[in-house]
Amino acid sequence: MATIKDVARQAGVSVATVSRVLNGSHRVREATRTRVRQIARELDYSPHGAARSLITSRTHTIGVLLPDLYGEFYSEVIRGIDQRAQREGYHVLLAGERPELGPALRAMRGRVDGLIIMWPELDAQLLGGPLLARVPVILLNCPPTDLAHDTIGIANYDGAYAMVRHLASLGHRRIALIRGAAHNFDAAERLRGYRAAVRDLGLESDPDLEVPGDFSEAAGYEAARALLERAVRPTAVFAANDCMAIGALSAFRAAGLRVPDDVAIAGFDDIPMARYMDPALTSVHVDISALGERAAARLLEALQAPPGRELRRETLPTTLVVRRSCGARAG
Amino acid sequence: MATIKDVARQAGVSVATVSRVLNGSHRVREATRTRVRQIARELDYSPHGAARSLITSRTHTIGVLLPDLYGEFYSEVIRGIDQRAQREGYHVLLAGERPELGPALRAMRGRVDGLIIMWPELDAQLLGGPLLARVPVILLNCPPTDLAHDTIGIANYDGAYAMVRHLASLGHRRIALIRGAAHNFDAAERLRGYRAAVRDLGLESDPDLEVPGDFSEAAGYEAARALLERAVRPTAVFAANDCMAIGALSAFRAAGLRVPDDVAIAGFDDIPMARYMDPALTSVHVDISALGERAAARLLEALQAPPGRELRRETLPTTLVVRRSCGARAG
DNA sequence: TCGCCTCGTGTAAACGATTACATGACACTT
DNA sequence: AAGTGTCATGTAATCGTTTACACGAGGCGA
Repeated sequence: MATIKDVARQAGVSVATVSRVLNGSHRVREATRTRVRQIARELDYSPHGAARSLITSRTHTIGVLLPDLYGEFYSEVIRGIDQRAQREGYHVLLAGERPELGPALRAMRGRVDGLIIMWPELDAQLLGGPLLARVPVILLNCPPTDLAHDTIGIANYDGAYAMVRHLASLGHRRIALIRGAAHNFDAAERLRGYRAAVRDLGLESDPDLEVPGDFSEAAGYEAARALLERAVRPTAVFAANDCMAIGALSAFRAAGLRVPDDVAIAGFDDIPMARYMDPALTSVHVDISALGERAAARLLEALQAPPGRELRRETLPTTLVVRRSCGARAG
Repeated sequence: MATIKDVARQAGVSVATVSRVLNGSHRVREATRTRVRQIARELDYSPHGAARSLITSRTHTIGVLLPDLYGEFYSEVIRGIDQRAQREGYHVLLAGERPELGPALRAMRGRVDGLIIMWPELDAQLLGGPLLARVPVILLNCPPTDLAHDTIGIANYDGAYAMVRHLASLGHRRIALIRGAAHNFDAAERLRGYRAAVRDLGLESDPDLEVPGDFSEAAGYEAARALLERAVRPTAVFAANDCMAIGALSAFRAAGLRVPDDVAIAGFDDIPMARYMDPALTSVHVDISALGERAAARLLEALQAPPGRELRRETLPTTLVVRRSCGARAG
């Protein structure tokens, strides 16, 4: 592999000049410039990334830390991030499936200019230590609590509220919620939105209507079975994500109930699969790849900006997508 | 950020000793070792990746080049790769959505120890140049032609053959194929398998039964509409991937046909969505994340091994998954 | 003609690690 | 007591860049 020295030797100049030509950082005589460029091309020279980032302390890489890579949600986030990063000449270093945040962060040290972290089960103190890493960090879907980082999230509260209002508008008074994972921030917000809507609209409020879940299809199935055993069944079920809605749908169908005639179902996230379900699933649409794009954009911005920026919290809007599973005429 | 020098100074030893302690590369007195470890922990020291890889010329990173990051297929591949890479302490540098292979490869130079490339529309000559990069390369789903690289693919031919045989066993004689993208290797292989089965089983052979497609849902829809206009309609339609099968399904349903009663449908890939379709989609199952895992495993192996290894071609088996869309009793 | 500025280029010091080689202390053999 | 080997550690070169500083050449005003 050709190095800058090889180019310099061939071109009969010093390495400094080669560097200046290739970076355009300084005036160089036209003749020299073209000669260096020519040689560089001939030798198929490209600068050694590690050497460069050692001296400039810029890696041109952004790290992405996800709890998991399974499912359409994460893959869309990554797609959004990569798209934006590429446009600005940045690379994406990926870490998913890591059991712990600390080691994962440590491993990325010195390899990335900034981090996008999505760690839904986030304890604030987890970030205390790694904070020392002096790189900008963007938090995705994390509680905007005492943290000293920019955050981007989605309008969980609003989305859930809107969905409950929609179901209520269809005449439902007894609406169940299949909750998301226990310590998950998104789940908590969706729950909050559900409760607020139930209260504001004067719907039936009953602890029995809130059944636990963990965002998995199996949990949705179980939750639906639990609801079936209630003395008084809900007329509509709102699952905190689409996976659980799908699980619930299977359970209801297995029990001989018709959806939406006997029970209405709605989900959250509007994953691509939602519209292909039978019946097609009413859901709260989230533009997931936009989430990734925004995160990347903000991070890259932070990388340019002077270090002392003010904190920003951003929330991406959600939209209601009405399909057949909730029984509205529209779907 | 603490460097090795800081640790050395605090511990009252030379940087060499610190390095030796942290890498375990050499005997060090017990007392010194614990002291260094202690200081390193206190300072929250972690070695600078770029500096390290400059001298060792190992980045502990594998590059993944994909044509696209959209859809469940690619995300599963990545998941498989990352899973394996992580187990061996490697990172994954991602590049998708790149319009061209050359620049993408160039950008990764010196940043990765090896590459996993999936470039379905692969022209052999594209790899000619970048080959100069002296890193091991594993090709995913690429034609095993004159290339000087290891390849891993899936049993496209066998899978397609098996699917046609299955449809034939259900009594279908007139089976249409919605073809994959024009210059795609997988698509070509699936076509080959289809044709071979049609020939071997003495099914109706008609150029009109092979309609073009490009793996997109829209193409599936269009292809199905085209088939509907044929004088003699096929009784079964085999789409070269699930997306197109889904598109075809919509088209048939829109035309008032019942699936599988009026026409049977089958796909390829068995993406997660397939089982949730209505009717659930018969497909050829491919363990996609395993494909990624194998690729990573092979690459890591190659990184250890002496450079002069023999070439290996590997093909992952596929399995038939029978569901309702093809009308078999099983589903 | 002298001083000074500008321009193009070279020299060499970083960056933060690894590692071959050197060194000094000590123990053991003869 | 001299020679030899082992062990723990330090010294310094090295990886491939970037960049501050130095320097010589030429132009120009005084």
